[in-house]
Amino acid sequence: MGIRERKERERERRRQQIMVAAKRVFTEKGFGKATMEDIAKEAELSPGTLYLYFKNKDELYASLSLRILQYLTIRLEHVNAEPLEDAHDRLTALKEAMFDVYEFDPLILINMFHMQSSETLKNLSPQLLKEIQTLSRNSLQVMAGIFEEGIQRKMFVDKHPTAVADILWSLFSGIVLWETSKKIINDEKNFLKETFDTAFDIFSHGILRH
Amino acid sequence: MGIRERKERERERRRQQIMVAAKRVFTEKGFGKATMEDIAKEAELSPGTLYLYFKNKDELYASLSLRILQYLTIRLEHVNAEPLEDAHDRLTALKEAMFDVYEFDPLILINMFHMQSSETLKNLSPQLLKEIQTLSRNSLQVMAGIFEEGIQRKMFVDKHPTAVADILWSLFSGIVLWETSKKIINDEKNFLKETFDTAFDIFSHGILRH
Amino acid sequence: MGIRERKERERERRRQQIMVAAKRVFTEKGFGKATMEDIAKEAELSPGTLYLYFKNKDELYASLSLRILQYLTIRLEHVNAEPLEDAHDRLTALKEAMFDVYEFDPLILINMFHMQSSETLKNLSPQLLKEIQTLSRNSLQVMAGIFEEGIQRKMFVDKHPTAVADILWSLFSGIVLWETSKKIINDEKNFLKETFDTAFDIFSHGILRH
Amino acid sequence: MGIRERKERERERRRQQIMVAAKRVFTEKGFGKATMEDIAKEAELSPGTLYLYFKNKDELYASLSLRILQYLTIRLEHVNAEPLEDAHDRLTALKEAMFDVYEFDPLILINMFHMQSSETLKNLSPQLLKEIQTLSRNSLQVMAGIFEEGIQRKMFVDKHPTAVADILWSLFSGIVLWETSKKIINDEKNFLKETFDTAFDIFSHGILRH
DNA sequence: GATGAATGAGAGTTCATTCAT
DNA sequence: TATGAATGAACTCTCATTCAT
Repeated sequence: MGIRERKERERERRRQQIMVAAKRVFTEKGFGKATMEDIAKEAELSPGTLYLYFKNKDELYASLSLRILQYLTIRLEHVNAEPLEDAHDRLTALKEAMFDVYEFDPLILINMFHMQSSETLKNLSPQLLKEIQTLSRNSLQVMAGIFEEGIQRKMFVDKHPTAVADILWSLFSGIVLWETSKKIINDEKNFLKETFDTAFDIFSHGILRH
Repeated sequence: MGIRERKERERERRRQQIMVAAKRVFTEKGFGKATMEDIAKEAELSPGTLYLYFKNKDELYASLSLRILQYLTIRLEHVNAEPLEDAHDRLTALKEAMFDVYEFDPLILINMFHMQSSETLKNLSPQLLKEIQTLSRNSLQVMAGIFEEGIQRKMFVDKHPTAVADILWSLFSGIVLWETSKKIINDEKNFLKETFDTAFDIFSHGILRH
Repeated sequence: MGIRERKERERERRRQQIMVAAKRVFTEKGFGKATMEDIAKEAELSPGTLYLYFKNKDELYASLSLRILQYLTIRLEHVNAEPLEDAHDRLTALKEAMFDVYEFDPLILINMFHMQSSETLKNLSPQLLKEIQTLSRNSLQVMAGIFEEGIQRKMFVDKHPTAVADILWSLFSGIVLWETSKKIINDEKNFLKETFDTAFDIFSHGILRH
Repeated sequence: MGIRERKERERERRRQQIMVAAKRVFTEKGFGKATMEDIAKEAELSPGTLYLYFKNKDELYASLSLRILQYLTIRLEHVNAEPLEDAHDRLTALKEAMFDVYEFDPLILINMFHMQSSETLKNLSPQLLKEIQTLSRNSLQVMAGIFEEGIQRKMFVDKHPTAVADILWSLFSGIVLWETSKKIINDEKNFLKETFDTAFDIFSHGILRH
């Protein structure tokens, strides 16, 4: 391994270290209240160091989104790679992939939403934004592919596959968001796989032909 | 009408005026970047005045959530009040109610999510928090009631009604969130009733017995 | 006096108060080392208040230049207004005007130089920049006018009046700069009117026909 | 040449390399905005290396002044070395020397002014400060010598030679400063030898007896 | 000697909040 | 009740400087 390569790897490790810390702080304090100093402290680094790896606060947060999208993409590709006979099995695999993503970082969607403000967008490097866009389009296309296959096999009801993918993604996001909200506002018990299972049940039942 | 009562009404009018302005500013600038001065300007009031009606910024934003929950509650009660024979019709009425809520304030869920941070919660008066909790429980119970009815009539599949209500609400929230995100990040076309219709189609299809 | 007018006057007073403080701090600490907090403390205001009156640090400093140019303009107009028979007298009046400007704010030229950096220029409002440009052009034109008159009367040697004005201004600036430098570096005695007198003597001698 | 001496020469070469880079960066970015990293990059060295050759940033900049003073000193000695009959020719030679200095580094005076702040002075090693003081005194004395000679020969008007030297130096500095300012603020054409010629014309005319 | 990643103090600036009017 | 100028704590971000390699 060349010295250059090792350095690059070292650099990536640091980036991950910072992102892990950022995720933790963000989860605890919420978006607006988390400061760069909090994150630096959590990562056991100095504030200045954060800026060696991320252009600014917004870009650090956006990178969290990118990270989760990368994870999702990999998981989805696995789903697609397996030669499954049954479209129903595909749905189950899809559900599991999404649940994994949730466990990887429950706050993914909140993160992603933060990027909506056009003020925030201005602070992102075009390159990062592009990557996020590409990955999120990609993921949805993979999902849409699964639905298309099911429709062609006459196993799924005839809906526009892209729309169905959007809806599944929305359902997933919505559950995460809502369960998180409930947890804090109503101080109820945590997000349950159960809710997700039920939701998927209904969804599957809803798109399968009978 | 007593003088006290008139004053109270006047006070309420002002509160609404401020909330309308806040909603507008928030929609335009995004959550983190909207300042109290922006809101004051939009409401044609001075910053100081805002604090005569809202304890602080967090409470002002939380009040927006309360407002939308109140609207939702009223709409749901109307749905329930109508003596509908068919559970399927109920679902349709429910869909329409939720779409109205969306049109009343598309950013409701983002608003509501903002309250998740425990830091924010500390800034809210217990009374306001209580009201929000009560109203949101209420709404979900009304929804759950509709599903329970459907289940008892053997029209809906047998799922826990509360869970189903949660899921519908999540689906709704998720769509709003996701469509808004897409609009900004991918610069795609705006949220469409169509998406919502399709989602509801699938959902209905998913919970109806066949 | 209307309430609006009184407020405007009050506002101007505050601006002056801040500029006086800024001048003092700048003189003592030098440009780069003077902080906004220093200035705020000197003005017995809070840092935030400074930003109610000046957009940013660069603009505050640029305003100091504007102020001195305004003073110079007034003084030059007085010189021109007096019906002097003799071009030589005009020169003397000019000298005195410039010396007054020096006494009003010895650091004028350093201030003005600070604006050279294009980075700094970017931070200035176009309006302020325009005002500074206009005033400095104006002043030089008035000076040039004096020289032109002298040349037409065959009292001065035949040089381009604008160039001569530039040179006089340069001489003046240079002396201020150099004497200030000497004072600090060599710890010598302060700037002397004497130096200025001698310089002006030579200059006058140099442009007068013999 | 001993090994010690060779090392010393090597060290001096590096210092020059850094100073050349510093001059370039400073010219481009302006004083306040140029960073040590910029300079390191321009010199194709690492930031840390700069500190092996210069105690700190202020001292690096002060060294630039020292460098130009050294150049000026050499040039002036040449002027004095030539056995010129005519004091007027001496003046011309002087003018050329100063113009060379300007071409060597137009920003010299700005550099030199930077040292005025007492805060900056604190950061300089006494030795460096001493060298600068000595050299600048020296240069002025050489100039003064030229004037003294002219006065003794009854070619120049009878002014204090040191004061005349100061004034010439001020005139020179002022022109550089002012032409640079004009270029940036008014976006006018660049510093012209012409201005300098005219200025020197007037100056010469002013000190020559008629 | 040279590096350059890391530091951390401190800068400019913002903005929720207060309070004299 | 309404104001809005003033506050000042807290923020993000910069950069001269250090030090382990």
